[in-house]
Amino acid sequence: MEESSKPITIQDVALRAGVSRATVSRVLNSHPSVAPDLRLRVQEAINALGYQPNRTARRLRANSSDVLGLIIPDIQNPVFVSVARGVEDEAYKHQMNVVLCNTDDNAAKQQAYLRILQSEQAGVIVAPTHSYDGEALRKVRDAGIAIVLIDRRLDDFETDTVLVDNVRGAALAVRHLVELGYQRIAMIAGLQTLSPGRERLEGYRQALLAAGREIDSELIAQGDFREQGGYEQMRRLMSLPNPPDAIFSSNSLTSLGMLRALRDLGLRAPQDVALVGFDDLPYADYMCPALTAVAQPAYEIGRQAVQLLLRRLQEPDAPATTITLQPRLIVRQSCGAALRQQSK
Amino acid sequence: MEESSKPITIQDVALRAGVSRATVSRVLNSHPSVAPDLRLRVQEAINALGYQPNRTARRLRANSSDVLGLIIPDIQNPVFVSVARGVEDEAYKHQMNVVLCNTDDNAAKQQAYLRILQSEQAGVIVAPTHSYDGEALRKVRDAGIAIVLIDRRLDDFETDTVLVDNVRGAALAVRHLVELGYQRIAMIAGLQTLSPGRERLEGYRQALLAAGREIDSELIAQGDFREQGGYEQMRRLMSLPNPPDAIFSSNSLTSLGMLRALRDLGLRAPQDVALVGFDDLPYADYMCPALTAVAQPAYEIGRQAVQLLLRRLQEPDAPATTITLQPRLIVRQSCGAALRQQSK
DNA sequence: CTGAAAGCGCTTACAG
DNA sequence: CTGAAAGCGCTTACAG
Repeated sequence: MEESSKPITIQDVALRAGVSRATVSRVLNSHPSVAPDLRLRVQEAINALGYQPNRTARRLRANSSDVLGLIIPDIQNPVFVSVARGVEDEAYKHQMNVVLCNTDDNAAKQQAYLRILQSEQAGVIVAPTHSYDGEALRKVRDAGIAIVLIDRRLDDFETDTVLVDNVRGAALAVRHLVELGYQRIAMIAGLQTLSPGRERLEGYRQALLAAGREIDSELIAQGDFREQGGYEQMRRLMSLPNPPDAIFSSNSLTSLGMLRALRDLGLRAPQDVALVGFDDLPYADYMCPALTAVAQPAYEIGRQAVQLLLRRLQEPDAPATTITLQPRLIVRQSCGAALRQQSK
Repeated sequence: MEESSKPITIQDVALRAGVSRATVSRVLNSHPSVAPDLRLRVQEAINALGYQPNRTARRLRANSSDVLGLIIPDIQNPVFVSVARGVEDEAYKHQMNVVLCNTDDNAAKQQAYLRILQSEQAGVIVAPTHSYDGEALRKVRDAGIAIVLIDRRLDDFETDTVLVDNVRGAALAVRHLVELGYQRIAMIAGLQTLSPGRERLEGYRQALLAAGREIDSELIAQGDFREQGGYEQMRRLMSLPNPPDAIFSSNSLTSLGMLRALRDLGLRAPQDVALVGFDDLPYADYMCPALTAVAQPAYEIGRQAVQLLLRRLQEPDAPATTITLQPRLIVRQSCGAALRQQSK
């Protein structure tokens, strides 16, 4: 029975239903002004033939982008996994397709993806690689592409943005450590070229100052948001003449490095040093030590970003909106809350 | 200086370079027969205007799909994260875009995504939701869409496939437990509607029989590849009059449920019961207990799947190829290898 | 080596 | 309410 490998087109449907292609198109797009009987005939023809409108043609003609690009550093980073899931679920609801792009925080790769997405006419959700990516993104937007920023601020580019309150999140963590009575609270900071790196450090400072503590620059280690950086800085901190009694790490990869160093040094948390991380790890409950962490609402970031993008596609000239979501502290063992509680 | 919001088209380039659109197109596609001087003029015009060819138009006309759909159960499952990364990296090399789709193992959702991808003319890489999804997929292929299966076999649909040797992987794990001297080795099996579920169970059987053991059906618990199933079956197994001294779990989610049950029961691994899981967890080294696991080469599965897809697009009528990759056992603490070693 | 022209599969003013 | 026709931005035989 089968023979043709040619896909079925709107023309085939029109022929079978005995109407024009225009009418089929109107039925497809549920245009109100189609006579009920014609509508029925067309529907039947569509079903009988198993017709699927060609999206490429539709996009070209209607100039409507139902494609959405998600540019993130790395899908292997748990935060971005959740963001991606949120984006995908929300996009699916609105019948949009998500194109996934990993930059590895490499500006050239980001540029390449932006080019592709631009020529795809796709809306773009991006966690930019550097604070000074604004210029590249502006060019893309000037070409008529809607852009939503997530996770990171840009120096000189204003657009719809979904952020997390990093200052508050970091302060939450550090205040918790202060309240537990730790005296020498260190931080392994993240890249200062990215706003989360700067803001989390700022939160650390604010929380200490608010508690009447002084900032000891010796206790601020400069990490790089990667595991190796976390590992090295943890070792450095613990080999100080007067090492910290608590450490706040700036993201999940840094936390992993920190945990590896902990093990290599033969130390235990919270007994030898208390640990709190920014970013929750998916299996934190099963880790030793179970890591106390500041959790971002990552799935929600993804959802909100899609919603902003959709609004922007509707109203290209609306003023730029920034949504700031609140992180929360999840207390587990590594901070020593349980231990301290007992000894009171 | 800026004013137009109209995107730049091939026509604009042709005008500026003083050639026809055909010539611009030829330069774009590095067609050999273009005079060097024209080629240069066109290149200059392209650069000067910052022209990006419209991919939608190109796709429509050339009928070439540079879009690739990846249909997986859940991007939050670590195995599929790695698969996705492999797919994305390999696709990027070949300048293809990856559209990501999560089905949550829901056949209706899979169907919806297949429809979209079909109307997108995209090649598809899919981990199907059920063994009997063959019919739905056949229809898609008959519409001219290239399909590569990953992770799971289909009952009645032959196509390019990338699999892992589940039988061997499971046998590897169970043989390891046998060699460590465990006597009552249980398994929390996975969904028997999916080939990995059946094959991993088969590997368990084979390894036991090869060791001269009998199969005790009491020790085969029926899980569902989800955390809750792992949790419940673990509790059930441990409450047997004569509980197992070792348990093999059928995937990463099952392992997590198992670990949660372990904790709730106040037991320790490997002291109270030894554990080995199929699927490696990303932070297994930091977990308590550190889980011994059979690791799939997930990133490689993704890469190979893309390569099969590309070959298929080149030669639509080539015979179907199945690639089987080997998993490997990563020994950590939960199996008790270190403990047993010492006591010898 | 190059251009004029047709056409990929749709949508949408424009008439009627 | 419906159809004929133009056109979205490209590519590719077909002539020359």
